[in-house]
Amino acid sequence: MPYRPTARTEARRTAARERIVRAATELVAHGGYREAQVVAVAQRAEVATGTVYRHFPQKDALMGELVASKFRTFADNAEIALTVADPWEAFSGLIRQNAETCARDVGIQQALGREPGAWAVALPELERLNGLANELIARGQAAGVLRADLVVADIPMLMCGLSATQAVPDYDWRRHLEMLLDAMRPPTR
Amino acid sequence: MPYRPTARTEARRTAARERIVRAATELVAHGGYREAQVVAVAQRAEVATGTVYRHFPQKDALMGELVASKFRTFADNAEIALTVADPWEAFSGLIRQNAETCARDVGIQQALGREPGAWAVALPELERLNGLANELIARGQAAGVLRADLVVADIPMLMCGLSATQAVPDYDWRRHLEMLLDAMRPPTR
Amino acid sequence: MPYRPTARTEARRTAARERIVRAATELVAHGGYREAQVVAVAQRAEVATGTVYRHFPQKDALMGELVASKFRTFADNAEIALTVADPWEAFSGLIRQNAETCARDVGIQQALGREPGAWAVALPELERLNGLANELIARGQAAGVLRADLVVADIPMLMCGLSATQAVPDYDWRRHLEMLLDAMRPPTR
Amino acid sequence: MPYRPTARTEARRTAARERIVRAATELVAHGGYREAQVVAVAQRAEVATGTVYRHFPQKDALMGELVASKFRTFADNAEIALTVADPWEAFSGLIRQNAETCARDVGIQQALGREPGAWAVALPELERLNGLANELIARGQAAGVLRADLVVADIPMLMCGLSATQAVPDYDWRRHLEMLLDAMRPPTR
DNA sequence: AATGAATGAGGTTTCATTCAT
DNA sequence: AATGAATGAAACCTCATTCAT
Repeated sequence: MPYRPTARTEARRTAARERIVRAATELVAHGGYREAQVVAVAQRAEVATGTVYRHFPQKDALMGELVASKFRTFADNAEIALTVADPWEAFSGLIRQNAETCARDVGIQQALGREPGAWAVALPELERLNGLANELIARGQAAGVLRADLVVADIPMLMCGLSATQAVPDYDWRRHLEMLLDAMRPPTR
Repeated sequence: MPYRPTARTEARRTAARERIVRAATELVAHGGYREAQVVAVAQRAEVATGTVYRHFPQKDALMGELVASKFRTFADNAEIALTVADPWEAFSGLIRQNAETCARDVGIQQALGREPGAWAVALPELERLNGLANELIARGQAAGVLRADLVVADIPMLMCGLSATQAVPDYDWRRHLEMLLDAMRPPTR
Repeated sequence: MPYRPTARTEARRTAARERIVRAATELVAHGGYREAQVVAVAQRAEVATGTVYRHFPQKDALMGELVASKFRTFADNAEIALTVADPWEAFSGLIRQNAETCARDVGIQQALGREPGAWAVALPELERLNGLANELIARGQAAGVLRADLVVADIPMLMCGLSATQAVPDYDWRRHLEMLLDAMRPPTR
Repeated sequence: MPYRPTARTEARRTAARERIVRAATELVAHGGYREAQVVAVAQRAEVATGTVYRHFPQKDALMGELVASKFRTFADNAEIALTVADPWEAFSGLIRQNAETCARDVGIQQALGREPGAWAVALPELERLNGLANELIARGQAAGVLRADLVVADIPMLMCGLSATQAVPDYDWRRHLEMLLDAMRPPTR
């Protein structure tokens, strides 16, 4: 008899996918790429390994999804930021918001830097994010609150240190963030 | 008659060790921790795997040596920087010098972030480096050319983006570096 | 619809495990610990190495299982022996029965003597066996057919020679066994 | 110029050989075949690995020498025992004397059971020992103090348990030895 | 002859991926 | 579709043996 996906079946499938992504996120955040073995992800998500592979054809696709999902969040935040009138408030508010995420997640950086596949998967999300960020940067530069030579690629590179933050005890990443924001303002000398 | 290792024998052993470290450095710089498999390192160094293990009891010890060696170079540069009279020139000159190294080496960051063993091996070198950097920072702060709240731990976190630089084509890391230096100056607003 | 392992699936898994244990037993019996390399065991069991590790997390766990399984057989025999009315028949019958196993198996002794891990895994089985053997010994001593100073630890030490038996051609291990039984009787001089 | 071994050179060579054998004996006694790696033996003997190989072409030859040396000691003891008038005193005295050695040496048994090469090397010594032991057995049987069916091969098999003795804490190997001696006397039932 | 660094085959173990059920 | 045991390539590491000095 032909297979007919019911609404209930579909819902379960979606839920499984979400559990898998959440499990992978948590494992990567805790122990990096190493700890996020497919079997470990499956166990934490309470599905079988085969099910992970049904949703993501290779491990890289899953890691890419992690990155993509982060990019999606950042982009969603960026869209909200674009509704803020003050250009500096809009830009710096977004950075502050996203910094919190970075500071909590040791591993995403690794996952990114590691598997070239991850970037490929997340490319569309990255482009959307970059488009929105460019818009915010342009506004800030027009208002004279951002360096004229700031480009969108600078942002991940500046913020990449925040991810390493957890390893250093008693390190105040909020102070570090203020330094980063200062770096993005127009230089005064 | 007892055997005495000749100068030449010693030299050969040292050469082997250096070839191993160089091979590992190159592989890590190119493809990160992943690509630096012990067999690959051995092949590139033109030694047998056993020889790698004779010089470094575990892979982590080799990775640690890579980090340590980088720290040593940084610290040596710092010592020279301490002889420069102008505090800002001394500090920024050192950062510029070391930035070059970081921009060329994708993998060292990874090796650092990855295996806890690597840090342990490189601890003495790190402490020496931190001591010297603290000295330079203190001078800069006394002269009012560095932020009062700058701490030594900020530096690797700021510079960590430079290592990711190679992945983005046409990215001008020297411009990025100037931003970083601006971030370390006293804020004017 | 949730997956339920069928009886057949389970049976296959059990069969794999049993083939692995059998293969290991045969290899150890033939050539000792040395010959029982994980790859060799896997090949003889017609499974992949990974399957061996799925059932036994380390090689020692497999070796431990071999020992445990032998202890289990001995203990099962001991339980039957406890139903025999005559104390000497009960005790000596058990010894004779187990001697046969020892005489055929060169390697188990080695596996035992070698890796401390093996003992640890087999401890519960050993304790059960010792308990039953103590009971048989107590009965025999009460009936005056066993030495008053015989302890359970004497038995493996006496029988350990039986395992070496195969190496000597034309050696009659059954005669040797009779000597051992004589050693356990009360001395008459 | 042709090489001329001086008396002094010869003496040093002999001393080195003895140190190697002693080192190997100690290591095997402590941790079995596993612990007696060639490098470890060399270190303990304070010679280079190459020197070990100059005296013993393969590791097996060294292990064989260990066994041979033990056999030599046993045979020397046997020769003295042959001068004792009372057949039982002669025989049992020898066994008691050699038991002490076995009880102290966990590993020699292993070395024997393990590498077939070891037996080959020690064969001449074994034959001498067996010849002497046969003589003692024959006397004992003639005097009626030893089982008529006792053969020389029984002895190592009976005594093999003594070597395992150290592993069991609080085990009284001297009591165990008395059991063994009882096993060799003529049975009374 | 002695030295000990170098060799490399071979062992154990891991983990992404497949596939029968 | 979901399950999870099975797969096997590939990683790390060990250690008997060789050989230039």
